[in-house]
Amino acid sequence: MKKELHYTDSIYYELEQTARLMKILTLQLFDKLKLNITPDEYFALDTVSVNAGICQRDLAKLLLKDRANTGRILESLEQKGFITRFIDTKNNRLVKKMGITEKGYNELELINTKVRSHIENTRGKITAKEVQKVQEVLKKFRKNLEQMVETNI
Amino acid sequence: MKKELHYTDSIYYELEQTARLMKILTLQLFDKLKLNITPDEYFALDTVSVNAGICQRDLAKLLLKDRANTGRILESLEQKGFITRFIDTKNNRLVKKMGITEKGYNELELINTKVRSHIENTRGKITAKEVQKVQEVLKKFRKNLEQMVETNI
DNA sequence: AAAAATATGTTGCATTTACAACAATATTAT
DNA sequence: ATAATATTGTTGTAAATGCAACATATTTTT
Repeated sequence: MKKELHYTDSIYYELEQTARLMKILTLQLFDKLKLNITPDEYFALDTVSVNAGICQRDLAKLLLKDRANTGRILESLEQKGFITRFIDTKNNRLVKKMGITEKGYNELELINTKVRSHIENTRGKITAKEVQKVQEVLKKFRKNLEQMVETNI
Repeated sequence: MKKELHYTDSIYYELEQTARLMKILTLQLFDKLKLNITPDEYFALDTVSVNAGICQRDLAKLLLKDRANTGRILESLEQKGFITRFIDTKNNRLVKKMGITEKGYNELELINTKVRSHIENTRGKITAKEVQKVQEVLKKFRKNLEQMVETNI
């Protein structure tokens, strides 16, 4: 009975648990800092800020959320005045594109300064080099998975 | 504007997305194979099989699920006859301990044989050494996170 | 040209999940 | 000894999430 065959000794366990813990920690941090934005909204806002003019579906693919959820997150960000949405075309099709507003950019910077130091702490004694290596392998892993999964976004 | 500062370039993005894709793929695989057990139940069953006599809360901590959900998963596994649950004491306190049944063990082996080859494929061109290294770093990372988070399980 | 298929976004629903409150018991503090 | 606190498990509820169906418009097929 080899050790690696069991769930709690597998890389999937480490992946899932680490991701889940990270999510919980981020949620608790956002709660403690009394930010008027959720982590998911923050991630979306940041991603929009570096992908000006992206349409909803492409953003959904980046965030790996379904279109329904992505739409709701954007609805919230728009109501808070952090992004603007406008109808445009992509490949001759009507799409909703978006961009970050001045207010949104300020909010993003504000959160960055508040959150960054806390995030750095999560690394603990892991070196930057190790982080980079892990990130690199995970990316390969992810790309591989993307080809196997029916994402349906 | 450094690249690493953005969400989609961060290790948290890779972690979350890889874990999510893995989850979706596993779900699709279980669905395709028409297994009469969910991935979560499978993980729980496997974990019980190597931790005979574990109590619910300790299992919840291992699986990083709350007690309520863990209880429901175990309820389902018990109804299917894959585990048995019995009252016992731990530190003078009444707890519900559990163990895998013969039927559960057979089911576990059956799923293992069906699932293993598919799971192997997910690794793609990533070497076993790389996987091991990533797993090792993630474990360090996870342990670090565990100390920072209020798990409340 | 009509029909079928595709792309995009929204709405409604059903499942999952997390969280809080409770019940029962045991330990610790006053 | 009584009260407060802690441990374990269950139940109920609210929020998150995903999925299927729909609406609209465009492209492709027949």
